[in-house]
Amino acid sequence: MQWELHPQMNAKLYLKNPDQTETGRKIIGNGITLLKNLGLELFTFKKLADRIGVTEATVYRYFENKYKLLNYLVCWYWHWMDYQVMFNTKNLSDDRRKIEIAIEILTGQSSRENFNNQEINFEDLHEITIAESSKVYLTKHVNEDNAEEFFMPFKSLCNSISELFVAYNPQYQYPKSLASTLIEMAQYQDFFMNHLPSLTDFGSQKDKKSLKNFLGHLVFSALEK
Amino acid sequence: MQWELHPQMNAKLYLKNPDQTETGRKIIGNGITLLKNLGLELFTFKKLADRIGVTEATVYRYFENKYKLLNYLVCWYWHWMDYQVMFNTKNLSDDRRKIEIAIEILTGQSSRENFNNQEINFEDLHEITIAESSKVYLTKHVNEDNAEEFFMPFKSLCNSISELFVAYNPQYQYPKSLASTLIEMAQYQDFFMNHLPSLTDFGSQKDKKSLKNFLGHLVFSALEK
DNA sequence: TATTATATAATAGTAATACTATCGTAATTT
DNA sequence: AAATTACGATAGTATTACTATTATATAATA
Repeated sequence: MQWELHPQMNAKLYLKNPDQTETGRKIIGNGITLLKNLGLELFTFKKLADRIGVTEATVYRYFENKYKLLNYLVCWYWHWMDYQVMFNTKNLSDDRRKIEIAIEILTGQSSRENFNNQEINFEDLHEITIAESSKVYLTKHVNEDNAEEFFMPFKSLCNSISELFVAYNPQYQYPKSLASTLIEMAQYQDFFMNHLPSLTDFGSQKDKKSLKNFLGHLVFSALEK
Repeated sequence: MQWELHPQMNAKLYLKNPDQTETGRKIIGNGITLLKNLGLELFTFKKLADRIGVTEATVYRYFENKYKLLNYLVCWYWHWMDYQVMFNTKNLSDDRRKIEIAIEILTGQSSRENFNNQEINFEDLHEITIAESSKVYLTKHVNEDNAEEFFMPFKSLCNSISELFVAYNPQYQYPKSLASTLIEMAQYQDFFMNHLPSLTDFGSQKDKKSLKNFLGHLVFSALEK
């Protein structure tokens, strides 16, 4: 059985729902490919429009600017991650195992077969999130964007994970900071491993398992102290 | 006794050494103020040039583009941090205390009186680094920039800190990853605390001491396990 | 069926951004 | 004194990031 899961996206992220037209879905699908290949700085609506055979103005009907499009995609990703963590830890009794599963999901080692979507390539979306996601909040308008609830999916994931920490050790003082640290480091250490390996201890093998082990050690030693 | 410390900057970061002319020093000093106030996205060489009363082309004589200028400033910051850690931990016998001092420096709680410079405002530079520094490596040209050694000061600091970890516990497996985690989290948790407080456990007080305590707990529990 | 409304995208712009090439002047070297 | 170099100003261009208006296709209503 294959489900098409569509997260309920914050309507303020777009001008016109890209889910509901062919052009909109092309913007999402090709936007992911292009963003992954060019990076946010070189990515433009002109290039995207040319690629899908419409004019720039058409893309602007869907999204205010490329930052909003990126934010839309990043929200999709965090929604998906949150869902994955929830789904894969449900009905488990072992609190330690739940955290291990969350770490596997965050480092991109869990299966993704039960989740599929026409236009969204998850591998590419994962790469985009690693390299670009922090740019959605490292801005001068972070407070306004936060008021619009653009960071809800990220916060929600952070909260889900912090709840796993609290279940494992209710005495631990910093569950939220540890959760945001874990999420960010799953991304950054992956980036460092691949591009600035001397900032890590697993740059030579470029092995996601070492990354998982580092994060596991970090989290459990903090929780168990 | 007041020293004017000038780090040896990577000459490939600039076209013309801004240290050696009045205009160059104005570019650095006013660049810091403007970058802090506008953020990288809204910051332009035109605005900077207008502010210091020269033309855009003059600014372009010193730096290829605004990313190189940002990189120059960020390198300055990491150089300074590295120096601070080295200076303040020298000749101490207590390995634990050394790490605590490094954490205080990274979270911006150490005194800065012994280090002064005409055009460089360290408070502003600290803020710029928190909000903008990751943008210098989260690009498509990270590998080329790395080959030019643009990230040397950051790597050097990371290495200095990892050596403190190794001295404290030679058995610990991930000293470099723990060091890069500590450096990044000193920045990110500070940003979260101030702008997305629900991602942390010290958003309500906005207290740097809680941040220091969280990082201390994280680091020592990892090292002591 | 004809008319009206609505949705959609194309055309054709503009202002700002990110540069570059060339020129003139002042200082320095030969 | 002549030549070289350094420096910044002038005046551009291509691209980016949009916006206003117009045209067309589809759907709803009379």
